[in-house]
Amino acid sequence: MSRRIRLEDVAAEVGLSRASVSMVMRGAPGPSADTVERVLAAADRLGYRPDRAASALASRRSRMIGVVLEVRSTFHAELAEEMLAAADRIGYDLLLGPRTPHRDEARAVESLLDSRCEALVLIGTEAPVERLVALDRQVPVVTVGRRMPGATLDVVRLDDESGVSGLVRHMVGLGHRRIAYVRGHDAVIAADREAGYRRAMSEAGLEPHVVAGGKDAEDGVASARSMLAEALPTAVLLFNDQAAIGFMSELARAGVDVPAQVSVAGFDDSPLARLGPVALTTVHQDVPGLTRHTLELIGERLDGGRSARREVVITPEVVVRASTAEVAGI
Amino acid sequence: MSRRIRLEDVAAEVGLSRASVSMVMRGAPGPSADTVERVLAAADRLGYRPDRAASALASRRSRMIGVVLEVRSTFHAELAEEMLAAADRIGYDLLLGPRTPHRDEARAVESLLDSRCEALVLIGTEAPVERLVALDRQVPVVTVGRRMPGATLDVVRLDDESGVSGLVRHMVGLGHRRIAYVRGHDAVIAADREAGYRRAMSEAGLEPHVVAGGKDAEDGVASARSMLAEALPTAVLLFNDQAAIGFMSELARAGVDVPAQVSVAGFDDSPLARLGPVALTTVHQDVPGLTRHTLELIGERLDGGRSARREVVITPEVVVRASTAEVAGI
DNA sequence: CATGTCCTTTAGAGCGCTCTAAACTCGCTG
DNA sequence: CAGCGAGTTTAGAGCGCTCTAAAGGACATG
Repeated sequence: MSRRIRLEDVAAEVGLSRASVSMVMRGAPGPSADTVERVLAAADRLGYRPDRAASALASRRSRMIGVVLEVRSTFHAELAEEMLAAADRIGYDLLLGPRTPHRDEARAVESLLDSRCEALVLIGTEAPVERLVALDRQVPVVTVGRRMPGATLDVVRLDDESGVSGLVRHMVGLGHRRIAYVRGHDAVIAADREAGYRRAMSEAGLEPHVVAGGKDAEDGVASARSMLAEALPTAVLLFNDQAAIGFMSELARAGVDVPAQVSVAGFDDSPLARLGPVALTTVHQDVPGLTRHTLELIGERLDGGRSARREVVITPEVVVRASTAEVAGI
Repeated sequence: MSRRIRLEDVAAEVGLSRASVSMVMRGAPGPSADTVERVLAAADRLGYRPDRAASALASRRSRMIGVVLEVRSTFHAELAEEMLAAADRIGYDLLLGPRTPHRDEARAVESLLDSRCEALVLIGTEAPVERLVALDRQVPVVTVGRRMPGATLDVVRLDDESGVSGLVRHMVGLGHRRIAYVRGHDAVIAADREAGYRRAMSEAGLEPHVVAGGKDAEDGVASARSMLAEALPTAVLLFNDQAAIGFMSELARAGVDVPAQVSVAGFDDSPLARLGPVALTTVHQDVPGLTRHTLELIGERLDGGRSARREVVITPEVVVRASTAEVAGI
């Protein structure tokens, strides 16, 4: 374990001051072409890597963006991967702040702030709006995926309502009339998706049928159990893919064929939904689009001087897979 | 955006020196009970949070452990979640270094080292052993999931060989005779798993049948295509769950029923395998066990003064789900 | 009352880097 | 040939914290 190479070591190697080497390493203007070349060569030779902590301390900038996510969610993971590349392009690094059952969102945020993140991206946040507004006063915050009613916050999200409406129209097009909606527990997203369902049902002249549910696979299983105990509709929309997958698995266990007997759809187009054996009809989340807009918003606030809050809404698309089919006996 | 609260602000608030406040915040011995109380109250009142960069710089310790993972993998994500809690228990914080198609392992490692991580956990690393040995000279490294032949490195892993042997015995117990193995591309893990297959087949007096494959779902799809073109065995083991899922989805598309016509098994017991519609028989990775041993090894090297390298091997268990059944026409 | 001991607190010198202001070099110009 | 300005380089003061050595206080002792 030899001592770590410092800026000073490189400076000594090329016979220049620390300041010059620092400028070269940062790509700051000033040093002559010859100096740049010699310094880079020496840095490379010695295996020098700038110390991020020291640099952050001295420059009062960490060039880091914190991302709070549920690392378990493949959809969040996909977003994070994409953001990693996008952040790199605008010269920032990403710091992941995982949210888990044992580490709530507040904790994740604190940890990211302790690390001096300059901006925060909250994927699928469940925190109360007031807290987010307060947080946004400390550091630019972009929330991804949830509408923030009444708050001036940067938001990038899908039009949840129109996404679910699209699914309903898809089901209606397949001849379904008895289409149920299993809602999530989230105050905002669940309400928006449900609204989309109700709107489309009413436009189709159909009677809405909404039941309580949740966002996890187990919630889907529970929904399936209670529906099996009563009457099964011919089509069921669930809050998201996770729940839909749980729902399908319980139907399978009960010997109900999807899509022959019941058509099922989710929301998110998570990688899970794309798996062959699952093949779930769902609403596609445009990951590259969400990513691009998110980092654009951050860039504008960090380097562009914007202070007014913006909301970007992406119109989603329905992805039809094998979990939906024409209603039986048409 | 008000200025961030510093140690000095807290010191001024309670009328003590920075040093005293620092000791209290770190829980270092010295300050009297009364001082501790007053300082903590003031810190809380002002909303003070220590600056990690400054602290790392001054103490020459970051108390951070870097974890390189494939964030897309639900199995890796599960491990990371578990490690987060375990690290917390021994007073460390975790820094995730995602490896993606656009950001290779070396890059992830560099970034973690730039952030002054004191130790590295490499989940499912694919780097050459020599590079890992060199890295281990800079900072304690624990590799999770892969045997490191001939290298003195800390390793925590499953006994891959016995895991696959177990699967073969399970298939044999179901009456299967024509059991194929689709191997992965990895030099070490793939070899170990294949060896387990060959050993168990030979013990059962059966003829081994190994075909090339890979670790992704697409690889599984490809394997299924080529097998469908030739003769289909009654049981197929694949390198991991991802590949097995791809394999199953292609069989489904071709109208081949799993498990009625072909039994399929994977490896990893990733959350995907547990999904109802997938219900894949596989080899269980003991996530809490892997985590516990990994952090134990790190603790020993960072705080326990151990220098000799250790290897922990966990004997895995076969998890039987709906993708395997008795061979048809027994 | 000087002295010693234990318990608390503090001064102050960094940690490795950034950044501003000032200094230096050199070729030109008047 | 003094003076100037553009192009380079550097001294040095931090950034917010830690940590060692030393100072300060309180109390008991001879």
